[in-house]
Amino acid sequence: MSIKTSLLYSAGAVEEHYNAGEYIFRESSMPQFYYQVLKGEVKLNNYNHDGKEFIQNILRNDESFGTSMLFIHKVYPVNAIAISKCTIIKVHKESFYKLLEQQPYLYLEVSKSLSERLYNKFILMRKISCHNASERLKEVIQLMKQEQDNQLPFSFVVPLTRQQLASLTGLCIETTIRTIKKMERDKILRIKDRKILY
DNA sequence: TCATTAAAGTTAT
DNA sequence: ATAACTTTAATGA
Repeated sequence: MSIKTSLLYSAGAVEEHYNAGEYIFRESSMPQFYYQVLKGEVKLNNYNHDGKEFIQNILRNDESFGTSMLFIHKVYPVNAIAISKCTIIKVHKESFYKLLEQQPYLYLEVSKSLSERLYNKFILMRKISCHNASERLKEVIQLMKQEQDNQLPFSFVVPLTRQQLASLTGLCIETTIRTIKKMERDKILRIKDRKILY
């Protein structure tokens, strides 16, 4: 889901530019804005005590983020960090509320999008908590593929590095690499120029 | 089965 | 050039 940028601008949205690695918001801070990605990629993540990263989600082209925390008075449970050089658009919470009041159909859109995210999270959790490496990776890749129109086998070029795949599944990178290779041998996916096709 | 460590090769900035 | 990412191999829980 994405909200038309013209609507967001009319609600007082501002554009911001970030370089790779820069924080857009931090874990434990108070949500104040509705965010949407205009260009580039953003990740939502956590770091555990020994610095290992766990990626919760990766957002790109027109996807919103941080929205699920916007309607409750709680601090962010994740960081939002730019993966690449990116442009985001943000609207202050109060203006966003007003926009939803003026455009009630947007409420439905936002609800749908939140439901979708929640649904995918459940599916992912089910696999990640009780399946082997291959299953975990397959699920993450499959969920991403579902967002594209072409569902033919091997038509989806996974837009993630091995490292990101590892951080999304909670596996170490070496296991991720070995498992991806095994999955290629098992004809679950293909590898072309290091890119994963599913 | 998977994590960790180390070492070396490859790609991106 | 330097950092970030990828790969392989050995070892151990």
